[in-house]
Amino acid sequence: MKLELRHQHSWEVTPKQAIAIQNRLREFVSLRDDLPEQIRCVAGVDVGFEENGTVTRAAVVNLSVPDLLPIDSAVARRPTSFPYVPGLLSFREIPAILDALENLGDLPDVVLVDGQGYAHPRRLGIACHLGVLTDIPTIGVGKTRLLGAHDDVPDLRGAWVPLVDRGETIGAVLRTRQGVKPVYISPGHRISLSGAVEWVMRCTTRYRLPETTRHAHHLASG
DNA sequence: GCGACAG
DNA sequence: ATCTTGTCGC
Repeated sequence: MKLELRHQHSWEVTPKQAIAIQNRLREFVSLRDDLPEQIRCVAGVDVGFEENGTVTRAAVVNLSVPDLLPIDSAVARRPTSFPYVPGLLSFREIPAILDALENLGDLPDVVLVDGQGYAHPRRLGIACHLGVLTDIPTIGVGKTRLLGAHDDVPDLRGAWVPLVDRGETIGAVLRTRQGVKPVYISPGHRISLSGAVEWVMRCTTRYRLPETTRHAHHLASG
């Protein structure tokens, strides 16, 4: 299916140009809850690498709501064209993710992305970037921290503490299950922090990571 | 100048 | 991310 982008920019850029693009796109991020009336499916996206890292492989999986059963999926491969640079992850992974989204039957109502959203030096982590380009509501789900400070999280499913940077709350450190390391949640686009936390909990059943992420990771890794 | 640093 | 076996614990 054809995917219409709200914004267009080159992906063949230098790190300095990438930062300029992030500073331009950050103005379009919306942190207000603005999800569809009826939410039919939630998607998970993840990226893996093949051939010594020279090939990028992105996977998207649509899960039904609220039962979380996989109803559709797509995979896309393309040559890796940008190195891993902390803070510039989207320039390495989004091109392949957009390819995968185009191979999907129906676009998801909300997407959970591997990595940070608003919890980013310029407030435009990969989840925000993908959301602004596609205008689809997105949520950032990181396994580790990129930025910000936080207190200890109570060891209880659903407990969370704010992630703070320069005096601003940029995300939440959420315990999705008791006895596991917490995950780093932050709004991507068209959703609030509390809304993001609710959706991540809604998508997490028996493991540390959301079912969306787990299915996508499975497809992105082989 | 010295660390920190999503995937 | 990826390279990789065993091992500790519920």
